[in-house]
Amino acid sequence: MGATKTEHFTDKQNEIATLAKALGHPARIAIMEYLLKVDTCICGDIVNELPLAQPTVSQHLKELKNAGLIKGDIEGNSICYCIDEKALNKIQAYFGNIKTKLEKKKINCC
Amino acid sequence: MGATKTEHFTDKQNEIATLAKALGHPARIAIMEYLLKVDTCICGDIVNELPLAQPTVSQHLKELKNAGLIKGDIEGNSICYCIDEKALNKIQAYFGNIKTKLEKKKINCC
DNA sequence: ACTCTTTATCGTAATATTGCAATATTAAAC
DNA sequence: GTTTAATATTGCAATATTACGATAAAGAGT
Repeated sequence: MGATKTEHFTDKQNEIATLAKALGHPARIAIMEYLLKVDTCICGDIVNELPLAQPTVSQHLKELKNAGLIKGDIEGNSICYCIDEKALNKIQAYFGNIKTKLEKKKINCC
Repeated sequence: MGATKTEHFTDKQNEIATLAKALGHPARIAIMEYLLKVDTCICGDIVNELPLAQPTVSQHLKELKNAGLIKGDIEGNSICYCIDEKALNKIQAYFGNIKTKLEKKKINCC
């Protein structure tokens, strides 16, 4: 026990959960926000932006990359990270859809 | 070590991360989708809808409730759960905002 | 080749999450 | 009051996450 039983859920449910999980840490939210803030994608100073040690930041970046939320291109001896719009569009569409569904059902018992 | 360093991040970042984390499990996504699917809030059969034991489902419900994503009203000897629109609006607004920001910056280096 | 800079990986300790059996709680139904 | 049904809590084992020091890898500049 202890491991998530992903096989019992639909692919879509697992996909959204994976994306949400990747964003379920303030450091990773901060990384996303920083990537959004800087105008160019030529980054390389994400480590200095966060109150965490370099290996920790590197690990968070890896997780965001694994979830498909960011892309990283090697640019000389540094790496150019930027947000992958596709993944963000998925999340946005998912919650947008939920919101409209919620608005349609006007039953408010609680 | 091992514990998340929430104190180093902004309240907003922690808030979004908490909501995302709560949704970062397929069972909890499935619960949200089920609550969305049923027309009335009078639930009480969430356990039967999921491929998990009753204590496990109860725990997931508790986490969703702690995050503010669902509300639970005692209704006789069963409990009436439903989605808390406020929390969902927060997430939706957050990702909606990110999406529009992404669309504005047309620089695509990766 | 050597050094510097940047990023990744390894190893490991602390903590958190996941899942469930057993048990407790609570309120309706009898 | 006893039983029944629904949900919560406790306790525990398995696994995952978080964080970082130490170290490795790889390109840039000298």
